[in-house]
Amino acid sequence: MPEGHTLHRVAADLRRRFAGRVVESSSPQGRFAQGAARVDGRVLTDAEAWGKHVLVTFDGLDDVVHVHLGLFGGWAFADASDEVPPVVGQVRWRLRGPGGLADLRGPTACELLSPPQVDALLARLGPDPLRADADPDRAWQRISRSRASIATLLMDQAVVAGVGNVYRAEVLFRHQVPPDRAGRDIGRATWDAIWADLVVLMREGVRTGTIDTVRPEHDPEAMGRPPRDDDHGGEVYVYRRTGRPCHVCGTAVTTEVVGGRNLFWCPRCQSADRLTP
DNA sequence: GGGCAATGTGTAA
DNA sequence: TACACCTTGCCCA
Repeated sequence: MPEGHTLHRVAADLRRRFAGRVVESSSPQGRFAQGAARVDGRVLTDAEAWGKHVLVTFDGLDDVVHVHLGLFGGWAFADASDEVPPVVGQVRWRLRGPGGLADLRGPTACELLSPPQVDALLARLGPDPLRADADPDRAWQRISRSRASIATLLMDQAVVAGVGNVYRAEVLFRHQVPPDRAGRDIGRATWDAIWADLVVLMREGVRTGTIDTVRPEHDPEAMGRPPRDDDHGGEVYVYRRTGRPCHVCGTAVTTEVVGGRNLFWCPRCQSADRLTP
């Protein structure tokens, strides 16, 4: 269940459990057998997230393990005191150490990268709202010149790294931006507000592990509507709420497949005449 | 037990 | 635009 906040949590968990310690590394499933063997018995030195990518480094090895979860991948952690879980299903990579255990399942990418390959990977990522060194102006340079819709641009990892389908829908709702508005028609002030909001929302996501975007004054429970009518773990305005009433105006939330992904928005709160570029 | 959707990305046409 | 890939869980019979 990966948007950027999930991967920053994963990186932090890997650091907390394994950094500075020797790890046992294996690939129960076998598809990462060679890579797992290369790092087995080494000291794990760091784990860091860049957008939706996680990079894990080891002492005495220039190559880096690169993990990308894709749509279905996931990490499962267990404490050292817990019983070692049997290898169930398809565990691509298992790490064990004094800090516990980590199982990786279903990733799109789990591979060793050379330093130039890592450079190339990072070079094609836009700024990540969760990184202190991120420069939102880099994203603005792309957005302000693009005829593509802001909904498409927010999902483009070369424009902004770490935003996924939930944050994109929610942040556009929070700023009353019609999803089909072209990037170049967004306006600097609106972009600055969207970026600042992404920083706040995604940091909160790292802290809690869920995506909660509804402001207290729109809390559906407080407004007499059933809470938590979604299954992704947090309270949201529009994501996967097709046909249900908007928490602000009551209009039915709309959905449409755009670029192969489901896009959700409120046709009233995010109608074109509500936003001046 | 089958069918399907899912917070993603890359390639080819 | 289509599809290929990775895996799980939930819904339905």
